[in-house]
Amino acid sequence: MERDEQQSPAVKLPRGAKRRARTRADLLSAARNVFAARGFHDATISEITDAAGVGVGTFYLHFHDKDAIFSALVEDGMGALRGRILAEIRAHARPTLPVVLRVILRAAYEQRELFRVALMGGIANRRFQARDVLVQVFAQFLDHAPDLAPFSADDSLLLARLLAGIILQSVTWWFEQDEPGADLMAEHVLSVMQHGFPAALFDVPLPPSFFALDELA
Amino acid sequence: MERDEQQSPAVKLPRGAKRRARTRADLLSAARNVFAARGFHDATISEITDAAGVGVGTFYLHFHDKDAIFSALVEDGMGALRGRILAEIRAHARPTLPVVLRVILRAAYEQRELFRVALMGGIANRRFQARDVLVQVFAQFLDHAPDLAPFSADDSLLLARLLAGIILQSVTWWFEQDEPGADLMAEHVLSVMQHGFPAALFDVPLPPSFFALDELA
Amino acid sequence: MERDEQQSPAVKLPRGAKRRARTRADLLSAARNVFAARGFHDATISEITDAAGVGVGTFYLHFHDKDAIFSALVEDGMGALRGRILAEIRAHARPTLPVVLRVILRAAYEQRELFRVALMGGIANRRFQARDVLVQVFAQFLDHAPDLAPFSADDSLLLARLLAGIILQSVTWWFEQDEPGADLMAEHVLSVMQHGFPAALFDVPLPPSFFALDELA
Amino acid sequence: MERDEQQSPAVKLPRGAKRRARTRADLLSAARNVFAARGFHDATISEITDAAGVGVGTFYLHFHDKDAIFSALVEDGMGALRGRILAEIRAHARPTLPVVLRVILRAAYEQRELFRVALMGGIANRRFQARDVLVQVFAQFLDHAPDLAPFSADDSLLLARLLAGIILQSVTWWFEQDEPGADLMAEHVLSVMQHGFPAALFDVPLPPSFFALDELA
DNA sequence: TATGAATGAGCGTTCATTCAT
DNA sequence: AATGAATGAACGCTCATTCAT
Repeated sequence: MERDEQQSPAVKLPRGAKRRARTRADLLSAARNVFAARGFHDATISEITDAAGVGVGTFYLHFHDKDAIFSALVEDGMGALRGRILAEIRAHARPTLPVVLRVILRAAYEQRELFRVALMGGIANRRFQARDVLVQVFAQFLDHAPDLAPFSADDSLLLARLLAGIILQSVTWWFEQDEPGADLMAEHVLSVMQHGFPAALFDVPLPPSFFALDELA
Repeated sequence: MERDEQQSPAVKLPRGAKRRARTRADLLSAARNVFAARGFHDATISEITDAAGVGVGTFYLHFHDKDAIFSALVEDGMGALRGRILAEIRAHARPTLPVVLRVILRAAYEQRELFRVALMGGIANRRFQARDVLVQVFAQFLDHAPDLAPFSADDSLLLARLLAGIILQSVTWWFEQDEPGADLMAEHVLSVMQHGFPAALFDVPLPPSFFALDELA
Repeated sequence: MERDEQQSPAVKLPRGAKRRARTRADLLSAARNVFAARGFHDATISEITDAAGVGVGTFYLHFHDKDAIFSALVEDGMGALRGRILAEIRAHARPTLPVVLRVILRAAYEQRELFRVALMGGIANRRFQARDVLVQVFAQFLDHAPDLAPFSADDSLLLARLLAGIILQSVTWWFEQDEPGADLMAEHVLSVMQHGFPAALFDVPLPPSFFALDELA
Repeated sequence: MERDEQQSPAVKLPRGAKRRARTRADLLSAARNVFAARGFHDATISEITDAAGVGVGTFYLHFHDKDAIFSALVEDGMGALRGRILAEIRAHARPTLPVVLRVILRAAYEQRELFRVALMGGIANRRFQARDVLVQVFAQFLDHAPDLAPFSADDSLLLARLLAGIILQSVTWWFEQDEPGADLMAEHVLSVMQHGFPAALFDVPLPPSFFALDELA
């Protein structure tokens, strides 16, 4: 993209490549909407091509199959997000977990549609991709922390998963609601991550009404 | 549907009723295995009936459609689990969150296969059922806590979701590993819920090596 | 212990097996017509199922794919033919080549439609099946002949192919014409096989008119 | 624009005509390889254009459709072969059947790839083109033979087919093996055409082992 | 009640053909 | 003339569901 643009105004090899790229982008965009709305399995190729305003056959000119566009969508999208996140993190002198978390949540908030696709996605394994990216980030912090007390180093992967579980709920929360936004959410999340949930929570007993309620159902 | 006609103390349902119940149970059991192994969408009715040792047509004598057996599976399973959990909770004089959590995790550990089905299940919405049960329990505690500081009462649903996120990760952790078991897991979970994650985590900066690594990929 | 065939006139396990067998036969019969008329590649499954008066899905209950029904058709058909031929040959005290040839040609004449399917069939390799059966029969005779002069034993496979070539033309001849029938055809074929083609054929020069004709075209 | 510049005596076709002819030749050559390797139906236009190193659209500048290039291939190829054969025949003072056969087999041996295409070709009818050319040649000889004893003139077309059947097997033999070459093959073929197959063949009975073998299968 | 053969709408996918550049 | 992105009809095939037995 940033390589030699010839002096001549004509660009490099737009032999129809521009059209092709445009169609591919249309397909990806259409696929994002369709996958988000209907999930991987219930989405059909022709829903996607209809939404993109192209013929069915065109789909296969750009993607090998349904799996491929899903992967491209998630991978491209997550790749871009990752790039953006890394760039922002690099801007900080000391990128601590709170900083990183704020950046991640801001990015995730803006791309909640992408996360919806990734997390509702079809094949089970793929659904864990988003989680695993988070896990890797947390693992970095855990591995470099001088002391994990009261946990041992062996617990770091599990801790990373629990941390990811909190973020994942923040993101899925945004599937239904826009509030609180990224920054307030980050504050909440950081609060519980650092100090735990309100202490009162652990003292009150479950009210007998809970059982009463249940009896009815 | 299964109303008790308790004329006679023990069994009273004559004819093929016992046989019918047996077939239904076979189908549910077969469905659990098949759904766990292949997911909702990729599972076929005949896989289930084959595994159950009955004819395809028999399936429709017991369940209206594929969705119905999935729901029945999750609902029956979760219902039974819920019953067991409630019973255990009731045995406690003061069922506080730590107590409840231990009970829940113990039950979930034993029924991890059921959770796998519920959480990997096909139709997106259904995947949240398991989450929502947890959310409801946490909401109970949150609603009865005298003070949520530093959060407000308005945050209680969000907090419930974040708590559920942690539990959900414990359960999915067990999809791949059996260790730590339910009790140790409960201790870990309670620790982070009450006191937060290790403080050191929030001070260390992300090492530059993180970016270096990324550049390669 | 052999399964008990009840005294009762009812046959073994006609649980719907009769219906099934009937449908399969219908499909095979329909496929024979369709393949004969349109060739393997141009035949479609729904042409076959329409002709058989069943639904498309039914096809796949009986055959794994298009290849499978073609093979079944040719193999079943050829197998039956082979059985019939062997039975007839066995009836002879001394089944010499002339005898065998007559039997083969009679069978082929009656089943010319089957040969049309086999020989026009789609995948190239399969087209040679019919030829190879003939080759094997001829190879038997060649291998047991005391003397192949003026040929050597090494030539026996080639000779078998040349013999088969003659038979194959007899059979394809019948794709367009019914005359001469099997017996007269056998006489002709045996005549050229035993004594060669009319001697005069090898003396006359090609008339100049041949070239003249060609110039026009 | 400089039209017909016939400076050089040979070339007369100006502008892109040479280029055009070259592209057409490339397509034909590519098509021969592709058709030979994959058969008519399984060959795709883009395989051909890829192999020819031109764009798909270019194909339709030169041939009306897939059938057209197949026909052109077989017709051009066979036409060229025919020309070569005729030229060689004309060189003989008395081109008798043995002479003609040798010429034909030599040509066929060299062009076995073309025959593979023609004989494995897609649409059934076209597969008989090669055969029919042979039949026409033999018909010439048969029509000019003074005496067809023990056959009648009415049998001449059938005899031509039987003769063609032998040649066809020689050619298909070469699809798998290169030996014997054209000249030795011609000798063998002429031997059986003139004198028939080894006499011993018609006396030996089919050995009982033949049946035994069959029983196993 | 249980069966499993039959169904057919609907899917993913291919590829000969067109046409704007 | 040459290109190759785009097209869409048509195919093979699957599988949830029905129904005669």
